[in-house]
Amino acid sequence: MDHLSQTEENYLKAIFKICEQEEKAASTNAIAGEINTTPASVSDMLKRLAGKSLIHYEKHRGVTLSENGLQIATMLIRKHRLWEVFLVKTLNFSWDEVHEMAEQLEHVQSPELVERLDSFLGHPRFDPHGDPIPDAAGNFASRKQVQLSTLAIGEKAVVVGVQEHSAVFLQYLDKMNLGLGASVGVQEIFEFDGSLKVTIEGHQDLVISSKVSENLLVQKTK
Amino acid sequence: MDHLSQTEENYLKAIFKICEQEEKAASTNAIAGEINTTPASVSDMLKRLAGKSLIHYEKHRGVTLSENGLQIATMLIRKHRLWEVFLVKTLNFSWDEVHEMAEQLEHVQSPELVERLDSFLGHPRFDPHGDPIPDAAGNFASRKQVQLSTLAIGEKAVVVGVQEHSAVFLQYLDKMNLGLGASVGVQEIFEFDGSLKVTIEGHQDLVISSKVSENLLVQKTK
DNA sequence: AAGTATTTTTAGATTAGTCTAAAAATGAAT
DNA sequence: ATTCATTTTTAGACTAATCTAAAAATACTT
Repeated sequence: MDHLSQTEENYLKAIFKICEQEEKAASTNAIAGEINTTPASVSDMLKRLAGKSLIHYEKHRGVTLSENGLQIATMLIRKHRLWEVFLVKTLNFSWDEVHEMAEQLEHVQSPELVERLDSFLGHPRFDPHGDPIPDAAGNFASRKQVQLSTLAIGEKAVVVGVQEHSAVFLQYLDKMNLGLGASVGVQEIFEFDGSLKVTIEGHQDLVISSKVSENLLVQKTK
Repeated sequence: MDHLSQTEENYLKAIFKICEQEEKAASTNAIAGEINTTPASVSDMLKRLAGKSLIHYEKHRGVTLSENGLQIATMLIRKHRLWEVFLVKTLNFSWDEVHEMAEQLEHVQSPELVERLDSFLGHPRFDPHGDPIPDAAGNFASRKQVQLSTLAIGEKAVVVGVQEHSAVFLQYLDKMNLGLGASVGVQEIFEFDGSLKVTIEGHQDLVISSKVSENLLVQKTK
């Protein structure tokens, strides 16, 4: 088995992402949406990937990754997230600039390169967005994190991740001092629209929309 | 003009390399040899590249890079060589291991990434094989270097580059203490086969074949 | 200058990946 | 269970890049 094309790799990543979020088989439509292509193209590709035993595929039933496919997808995520750490920590990019570059770097084929990079970076366990970096064996670190929106009044927590990765959202968080590591407390919840008034350690209190609080992942403190 | 495919980029690099070596237009055959494809495929591609004004092409006449094509090829070389420095200096690979990886990394599209990498590395002017790294404007540093084989008996010099980049050659040089920076002196020249007896500062004297001395670039000292 | 050898180009096919439009399968709703 | 809407698959066509084999152009040799 020689190595996959970038296109094939992107399909595996998309399938991984969908299965992870939805906790079930990925539909043709969902994959098309994720990859920005047509369902017809996806159907075609699914046949090819099934032919290489990278996915489990029965017509009209959606697909899941095979053990092999899962392994490859996991390594792509490992590479992507390690490169993101490199770009932010070593080259001083900000967290909202690195996605596109990592998207390309993740396709560089060299297992040795990944391991050297990992060790140069000090074996980081989370990327600049707080997403866990699978280790060389493919294991993801896990954390007891929840959406900020699930906290009750008076609870305190530390921002450890985001669910939405768009540059605009990340820039908004920077501006509001809500980046990774920010210590926040819920002061008030407005029933009307689900917005929250939060305290931010070292900064001014702030009202954030439910859309923001649902996309912020935190770890409760105390 | 959106950006080029990796294939197109590889053709531009090949044409650059041939024109540089031969000092004239690159022939279809030479390009096919460099890229490991058939002359027919090259002919096809030349039409496409000419269509994008990346090369000057008249049938049966060979090709040269247009200003545009030259700019792109130069930036590819810049990226390739910077990544090689990164791999050797930062990730501690040896000079015979980095070519393949750099070959992939050079296709990552992000001008900002190149500049950040360059500055992280301290604006190196030569790569791990002694090849000059073009600056952001595309200018190559130049040096008065000659093949070791051109020295007369008694002359001394420092190894600054190689003309052959194969892993076996580079490993041979490592083993013989003839890596970049080695101080050598020509002690004896054997007419019979053109081999040389050289002194190497800090190491034992050594006889090297003409093939080796022709592929070693040195800068005369004193 | 003619004829042979070499190089280059064309012609025609192939593969990966994509698309649109149409057909088939599935799911939902009465 | 039949209809309607949605999802998925097929059919057929297109582009980029490649190949082999044949044709055309150039270069070499005497």
